[in-house]
This record gives sequence, structure tokens and C-alpha cells, in this order.
Amino acid sequence: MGRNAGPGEREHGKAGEYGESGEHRESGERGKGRVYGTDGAEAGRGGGAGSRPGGPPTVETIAARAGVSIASVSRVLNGRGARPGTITRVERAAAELGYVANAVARSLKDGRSMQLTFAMPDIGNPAYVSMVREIQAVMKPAGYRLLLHSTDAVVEDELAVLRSLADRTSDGLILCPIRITPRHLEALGRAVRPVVVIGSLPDGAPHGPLVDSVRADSVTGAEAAVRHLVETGRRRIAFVNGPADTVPGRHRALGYRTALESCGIELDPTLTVTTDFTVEAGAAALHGLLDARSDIDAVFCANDQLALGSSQTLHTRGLAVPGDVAVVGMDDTLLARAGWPPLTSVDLGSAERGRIAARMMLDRLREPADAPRAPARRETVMPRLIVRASSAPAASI
Amino acid sequence: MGRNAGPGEREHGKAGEYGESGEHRESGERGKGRVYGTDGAEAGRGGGAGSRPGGPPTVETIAARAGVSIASVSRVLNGRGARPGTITRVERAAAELGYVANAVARSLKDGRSMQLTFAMPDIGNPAYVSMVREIQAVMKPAGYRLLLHSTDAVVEDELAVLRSLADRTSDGLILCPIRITPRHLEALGRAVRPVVVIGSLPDGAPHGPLVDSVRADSVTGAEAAVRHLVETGRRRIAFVNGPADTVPGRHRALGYRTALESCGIELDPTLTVTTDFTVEAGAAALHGLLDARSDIDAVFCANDQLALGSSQTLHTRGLAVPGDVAVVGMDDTLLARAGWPPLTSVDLGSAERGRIAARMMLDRLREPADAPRAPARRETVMPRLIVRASSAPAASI
DNA sequence: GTGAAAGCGCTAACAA
DNA sequence: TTGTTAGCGCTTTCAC
Repeated sequence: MGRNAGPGEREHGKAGEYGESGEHRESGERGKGRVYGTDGAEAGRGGGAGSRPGGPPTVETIAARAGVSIASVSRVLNGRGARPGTITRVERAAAELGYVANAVARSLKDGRSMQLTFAMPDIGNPAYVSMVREIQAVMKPAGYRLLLHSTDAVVEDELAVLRSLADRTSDGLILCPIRITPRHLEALGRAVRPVVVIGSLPDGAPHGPLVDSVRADSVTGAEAAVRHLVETGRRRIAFVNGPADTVPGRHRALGYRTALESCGIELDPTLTVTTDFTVEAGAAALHGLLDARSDIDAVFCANDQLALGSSQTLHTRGLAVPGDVAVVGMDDTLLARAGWPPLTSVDLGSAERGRIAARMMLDRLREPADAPRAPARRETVMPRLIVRASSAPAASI
Repeated sequence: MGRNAGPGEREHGKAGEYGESGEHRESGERGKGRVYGTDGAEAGRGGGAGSRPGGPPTVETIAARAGVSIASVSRVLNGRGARPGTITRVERAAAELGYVANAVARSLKDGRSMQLTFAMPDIGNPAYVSMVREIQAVMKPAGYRLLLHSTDAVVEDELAVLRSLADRTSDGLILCPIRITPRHLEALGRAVRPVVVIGSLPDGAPHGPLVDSVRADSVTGAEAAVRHLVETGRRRIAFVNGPADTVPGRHRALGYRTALESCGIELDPTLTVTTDFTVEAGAAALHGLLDARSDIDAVFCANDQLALGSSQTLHTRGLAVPGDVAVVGMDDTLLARAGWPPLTSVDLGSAERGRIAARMMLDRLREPADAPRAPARRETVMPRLIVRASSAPAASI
């Protein structure tokens, strides 16, 4: 009580204008009018005592100023109704003081932080950036803040994030791992808050009932890409893949093999290179391939960054794209359109997966605590091949 | 007290293994050993009662189980020392229960959320992505979580973020606005937590003492780019700019004009187009320019996205880059290297500005509450022209 | 309609 | 060394 303002220190600031700022808040699902007069409320101690007497205003400060109890303050501020006179006085006091509710205290009280965590391997990869964008687009209007983690695909980091779900800073987690270890599954099973995994969970995996997931069908996507190359006349199709021990890596390799097989082209192991999912790695990989083989007429890359790196190496070595060598990437990021020639790429629906994941999360977060949990959901987003100039038939040039 | 576990419900889970997980935490500056045995601590009620009796374990649960007071639990868990026996019992109980401290409660108690907010105009712009990366790289080891806001450069959104500083969810804000209005300045003056602005604050601006800033010198950067074009033989240099009412827009325009002037080239207003900072806008802008003028021999673009769009239009219309028209961008994002030919660009130090901003923030956050605040800092990052193929002299082709 | 009081989970001041 | 207790700011019974 000591830090209370008390009736002694009247304010003379330009009163009111409360509510003016209300319309701009990312209003969320809960209370109305929780931010007060921060525009007009100078709390103008125009010559009074020094700075803030006891830190920022609280319900108690307002209560004292309005001459009501803190309960009434809370009620008014949360629109739970009160006598008109009370409402006026409370709102006025809040506005004059520039009151902003302490969200931490509220979180502690009602057990929700109104924060969502998104953890992905690499913020430098535009595919993940588009997920971030979509997730934010869904969660922000619902009143959630977005906590971001770039884990560099380090397993320990991902597990730490999963574990930190228990610390109450986050109401849920959207996790995008590129490796899924038994420890991931164990941690998922233990999760105390909803988790949505963007990625392929193993089939009979023993993860908890609160774990939803959205995956891309990158096997099919890779198949489509390779088949497209074959159909446009390519035969010696190199494959620049990401790490073989990642889920995307495995799936894309599978699609590549399957497609070649179904097209009656024999798999040539020397045409495959495994490296990191980066531009530089792609450039280096292609140098290696071209040093070893001069007859390559197409390169299928496991993502756009690799494809871009590959194209650069081709250009550098004086090979025409697609004249000499066709190039296809995956993810259809902004990089695909950035290159010249624009890159044929497989849209694996990064944005859509992000959106779906966010919606699934919102559904979970909206489940009443007492109601029975809905069963785990699992969705798959279908790939789309986006044909651009980098894979035009060699003959057509 | 009712939700307490009580001594009745002994656990039989595989005990201990506490500490094993400790080494993986992003340990931060504060306590040690605050996450307990989440790996081995199944809390395995292997046939006991149903699920968690009263929600997740708290200090009270642990205290009951270890037969000590909550104060002792807190002390042990925070490494404030206790008798060896006490330590053992507490740690053991915590591990067995899979205790994870409630960070919200802690935040309420000590007034720090250990969260930092970064608000920037557009997560789709790689320049901001690199800021995100650097900020995270600095803040994470210091124990801070990163709260992300993509504001779409909407002023109201930025102001809302600024205002929300008062809600205690965030210990500081790194703000990257592209417009700075009087309302921004007013809000900055009112800020109750440290703010670092990435951008150019007006000189005598009345912002608070807690507002540090880092800016790029994009005037000089633009000058360098244009001068480079002149030096490599270009004369009719078009300028594709972003919105004129933004700070970057104004500065780049100024640099463009200054450089032309100092090179003795007359400013031709019909060579300047103002549009959005996007690839599509750049493409459209160049169509417009080329429709009106056929003698353009270079295009200076206010960022890489515009430059990429411009290049695409040039390619589409059969003009060679740099043979017919040279292209220069700004920001030196991954897009610059992605294009073909690779794009000459001005590195405005996005990554460096992010890093510096984060460090400034950390310095502020480390200021003891009682000590006098350090005066506002202000840094400028110098631009570097990165010459690539897109601006090679026409003659050299 | 309003107020008093409890309590969310934690840390720290103070006592023992 | 250890325990008791107050209190961070909020929402919400429960009486009145």
C-alpha cells in the first residue's frame, strides 16, 4: 500500500481521450479496453513532484484515484459491468494515469501467457520465413504474441524448446524439426501444452494426444520434379541433396529414386551428392559433380538454396541453363523467382503448412480446459510443381 | 495448500539423472540448474493414481516431497547454498517430479520477463531477417527470448508495440521503423523500458534518454552506388525508389541526387520512379521507365528486391544486364547473390546493425536499476559497395 | 453493484 | 542453515 499514489497528488494532465487508442490494439479474444489513454494521458505532473512515485500505475493506484475498490477497477477494465458513475471514474483515472495492465500478473493468474513459440531450423531459409509470416498472420489477430527460436537444427536446442514448454512462458509450440529422434518423440509424449509439428512424424509413434502435425509430401514432390525433367528430355539427372539423416533429405532421395525407377532410368549413385541445405554448399556440390562427370544434363536440388548455388556454378563454368543443364529446386521460395533464369521449383506449401499449423494450434488453445481433448490431427499438404525457365527443354532453346 | 501432493503419493519413477539436461539450457545470466531431470524424470506414477494430481509441480510440491520449506527449495534451486543433505533431497525431489520453474511467476516477482521484442516492417525482406538472426545470436546466450513483430510498416502497429512495452511482457524493444512520425517520437519519449531504434532519428528529437539508435548511412551508400555507375561509364541512370515518405526513401533519393550533381550529371526527374520496396513493384516500375525512355543505361534501385524486379523486366524485354543496362541494388541481401548476373549492391550493414542494436540493448538491460542511466548512444554503420557482375562496364562485355 | 480477501508460484527479508 | 511470511499485480469468488 505504501507505493500508492493517494489522493494527495492530483493530476492535471489533459484528461480523458481514453479509448482513442483502443481501436488500434491487436484486440485478441479477451478483454476490451485494456490499454488506456496512452496518447493523451500525459499523467502530466506539470510541476508536481519528481518522477513516478511508486513505479507504473496498478489497479490499486487507479482504485485509490477513483475512490473505488480494486475489484471494481478490474471489473470496469474488463467490461464486466458496473454502475455508470463507477465506470466513468475508473476509466477516467486509468486514462489519466496512462494505465497499461501488467500482462505478467494476468498470466500468472489465469495460467495463459498469450504467447506462442515457433521453433524452426534456420531463419535464413526463406521457406521458414514464410511459415513465420503465416503463423503471425493467424496468431496475431487472435491476440497471441510470437516467440521465435532459430535452432540451427541442433537437436539439443529443439529439445530444450520442447522442455521449456513447461515453464509457462508459452501456451503452445509449433515445432519444425528436420530430424526426429527418439528423444524428440519422448519429449513430445511428455508435452504439457499443445504442440504442432511441421514435419513428418513416424507412423506408429508414441507421441502424446496433444501433438498435431502438418507435413509436406516431399516424396511426391521430388518425384514430380524428376519426372518433369525426364519428360522434358533429360536423362542424366544429378541430385544435390541435403543431409541424408534428415527427414526431408530421406524423403527427397526416395522421390528421386522412385521417379527414375518408374521412368526406367537406372540409378547412378555417382550422380548424387549429399551436403548442407545452403547456397554455398550447392555451388560446391556442383563443382564436384561437374569435375567428375561432363554429361550431366539436369540437376535436381533438394531445395532452392541448393538450386541457386548449382545455377551459379553452372553459369560460372559457362554452361547454359537450361540449354546445357536444366535445374530444378524445391520449396518455391522467393529465391526461385529471383534467379535468372527463374527457377523451376516444387512448391511444398511452406506458407500453407504454416497457416494450417497455426490454425490447428488455435483450435487446441481454444479447447475448454474441462472438455475432452480432440484426437490428434494430422494433415498433409500436396506439392505443386511450378515450371519456370530453368527447366525448359534443351531443344526449345 | 489443497493442491499439494502430500506425503501420501510417493513416486517410484526412475530417480535422478538430474543435471544431465542442465548443460543444454540456454543458460542465461541468472540461476543455475533451474530445469530438472526432464529426461529421466518420468514422475512415473507406474500404477498409482490417475494423472497429475494438482497440475504441474511447484516449489510447494517439492518442499512437501523433500520435507523442507519452500524457501529451502528456492534456495537450493537457485544455488544459494544449503546443507548438503537438503540439497540432495531437494534436487532429488525436483528431478523426480520433472520440475520446471514457472517463469511467469518469477517474472512477476522480479519485474523482468527475460524477453526482448523486435519489431520490423516486413519479415519477408531478407535485410530484416538478417537482423533477426543477429539479434537472436546476441540475446539468446544472454538468456533472453525473442518476441517478433512484423508490423508491415503500419504506423499504428508500431505505436501499439511501443505502447505494449508497458505491459511487462518485454524487457526492451528493438524497433525498426521506416517512417518516424511525431507520434513515434512522443511514444519514444514516454517509453518505460529501453528502446533501441534501428534507423535514423531526427537530430534534435525529444526522445527519451533510454532511446539508443543505430543507423545506416544510406545517403553515402546511395552516393557510392551512383558514383560507381558513373565511373563505369553510365550516364542515364534511372532510380527506382521506395516510398518517398519513408526515411530510407528520402535518404536514398538524396544520395542519388548528390552523386549525380557531384558528377556533373543533370538530374532528370523522369528517370525516377517511386514505388513499394518489393520485387513486383520493381518489375513494374522498370516497365514504366522503359516504355517512356529507351536510352536508360543503368538502374539504381533502393533495395535488392527492387533491383531483382528490375533485372527481371530487363531480361524479359531482351535487354542485357549489364551489357545494355547496369543494375545496382541496396542491402546486399542473399538476393543479390542469388540473381544472375549477381547483383552489385550496397551493403548497409543489416546484420551489423542488428548485432549492434542487440548489444546496446544488452548494455541497457544490464544497467543496475539504481545506477544512473548512461546517456543515449547513437551509432552509424558505414556502407560498403559490393561490386558484382550486374554493373560491369558495358564496354567490357 | 460493490468490497474484502484469497491465491496464482515465486523470491527475499526477517526470525529463529 | 532453515522456516515463516509478505508481496509482485491481477482476477475472482463470496458476502454484503
